Amino acid sequence: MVVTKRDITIKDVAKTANVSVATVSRVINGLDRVSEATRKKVLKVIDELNFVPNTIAASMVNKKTNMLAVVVPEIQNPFYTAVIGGTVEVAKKAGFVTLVVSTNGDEAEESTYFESFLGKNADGFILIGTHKTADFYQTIRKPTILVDRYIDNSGHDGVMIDNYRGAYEATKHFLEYGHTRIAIIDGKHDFNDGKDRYWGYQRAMVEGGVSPDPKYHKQGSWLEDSGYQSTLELMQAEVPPTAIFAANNLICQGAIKAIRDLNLEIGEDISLIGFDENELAEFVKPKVTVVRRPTREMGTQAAEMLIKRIKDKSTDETNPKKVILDVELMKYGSVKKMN
Amino acid sequence: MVVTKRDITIKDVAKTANVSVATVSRVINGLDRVSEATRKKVLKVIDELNFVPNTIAASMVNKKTNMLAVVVPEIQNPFYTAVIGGTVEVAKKAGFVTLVVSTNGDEAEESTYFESFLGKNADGFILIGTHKTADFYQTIRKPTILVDRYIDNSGHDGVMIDNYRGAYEATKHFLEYGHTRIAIIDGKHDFNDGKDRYWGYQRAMVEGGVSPDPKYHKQGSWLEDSGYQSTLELMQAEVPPTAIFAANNLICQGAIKAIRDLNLEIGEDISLIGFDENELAEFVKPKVTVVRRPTREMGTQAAEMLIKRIKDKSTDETNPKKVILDVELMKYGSVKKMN
DNA sequence: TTGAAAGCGTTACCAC
DNA sequence: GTGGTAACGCTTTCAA
Repeated sequence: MVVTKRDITIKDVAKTANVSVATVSRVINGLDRVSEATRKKVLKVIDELNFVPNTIAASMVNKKTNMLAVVVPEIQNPFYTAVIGGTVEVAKKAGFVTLVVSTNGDEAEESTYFESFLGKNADGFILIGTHKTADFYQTIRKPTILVDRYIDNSGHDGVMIDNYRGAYEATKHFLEYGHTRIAIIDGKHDFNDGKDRYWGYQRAMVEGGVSPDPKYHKQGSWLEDSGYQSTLELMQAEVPPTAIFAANNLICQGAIKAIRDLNLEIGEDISLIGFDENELAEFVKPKVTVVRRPTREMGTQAAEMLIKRIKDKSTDETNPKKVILDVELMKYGSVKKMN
Repeated sequence: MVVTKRDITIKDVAKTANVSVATVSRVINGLDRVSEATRKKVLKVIDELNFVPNTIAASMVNKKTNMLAVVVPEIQNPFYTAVIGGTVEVAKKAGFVTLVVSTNGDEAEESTYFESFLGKNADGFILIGTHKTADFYQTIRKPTILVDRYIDNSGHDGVMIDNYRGAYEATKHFLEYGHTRIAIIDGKHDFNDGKDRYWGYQRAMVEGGVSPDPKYHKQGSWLEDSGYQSTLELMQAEVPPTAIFAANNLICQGAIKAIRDLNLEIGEDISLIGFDENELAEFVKPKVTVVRRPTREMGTQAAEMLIKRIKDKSTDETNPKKVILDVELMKYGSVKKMN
């Protein structure tokens, strides 16, 4: 009863159109010289039979699947979602489809799924990696872009932001407004992104002539709950800080909730700066000052670089390119002037 | 210098292991009888050569790519993200990888990308479709699950929630608390989900002996800004409603922001119920009562059903299965008692 | 237990 | 302009 999509092959088309498969292939791919008459004839048959070319078979001969693979730690964190969104958008415009998987931040999982994508012959990879050393990345011989977390000597391109500067600017902003009891809430320093934020904070403090008090460094898990707990602890200490730098989006959300639950006023009882925009930071009054990074753009950038690499057939090991996107301190009024 | 992944084929392995490709194939796939000695030998070579089987080539002969394709309107809306997340999780456990694309709610785009996935020989599809009529879906001859938006006579399975009941319960809750000026903010009735929510509201109103006032039906775009504007308009009318039902997550967020900007108090000056949980609804005090739906579970359910279909090699046109997941009214205190 | 060879749906080269 | 056919990397009969 219904038109059948698929299971029709190029041979069927050739047969009913009374031409060779070679000819059909030519009209499918457009580029070859074939008389207008046969072209029309073939096109008509393709339409009638509802023929969809098996691009996977084609990929066997031309060594190109037009598939991009994206590997992220966690598929529901808005930051990763934004990166994926940017990638998919650019990919589809360029005729690529996108494979996606999340690793739950587990190295073994990452290896497994990466290999699975390799087996599927993806043309290139965008990795927000979980592996901490270069050797995993070094064995990859296909165009690959490392996003957000960069591993030195990996031999691949990277798209990152200046975490160091972001944290530095935020901390300096506190100092300029007269704060000295400035706390930082972050997570494990497993990757450069988190580590750099911490050291950006450190440097600004020292440069500002304030020696950072370890009591004011709460190192938890990068998750909301950790931000919540750490904020409670900080604010209930004998000498609470006057300012808190929340080193990622989830920690910032946790901090906002904790401050609310303690019945404190942001920008009055406690100053706050977050890293990365988030729904809550934008909602509360005053809005929370944040270090803003171009999340979606990280995905589009990475995809563009990757597709270029693929088209140039250049692997990147010769001269890896590192693109550092700009961060910006968005001052919204959650920092009180103390002087 | 570095171990090479890929470009090594089964032939290379066979050659260096001094066996036939058939034998190598057997050990890769485990299932066949092959002596322990040769097995070990082959395995060793595979490891040394860092051989990753080309599963795409394999798929040509066994007609199975182990790829699932997910098509959503918008890749960054938390609802779709949750569905994708659930799907990916189930898929990878079952050995499938996931292709993802967003259509921007455009029928032509949907057709294009669907066809692209078809050409890639995906084994099955999960669609949050944009097409409004059955014919598009009817031509699909591969296992397919329609999620959230169901199209009758599509010939495919569906995973949905009871939008009608959700809206009905929400409205009834308002009525029971003595409200009569109950507004609803929704978007276009292009699909069953939105339409059902409206009619659930209608029925509850009528059953409650209140004839719905068209002034209190704001039909905008399903986006946050629309929810914001509609709320402003409603509350600035001569006779504002005492209760608002925000028919999706984004509209609800917009409503919350508008209420905040009008300096009104939720649950006091205006009662509010949302559809779908969201960050803001959970943050404000009192929390906003919402119709909760199991978003992530919709994805896992769909993936499980799909994989079962694929394994059974059953297309679904014979007896489509509709799974309706439960919604629940989470009463958090944003509805004032008027009687 | 192992190997040879056909075949999966394409493309691309080489003839005509 | 068009057709025949080898080749892509694998699986799976069929024989040995």
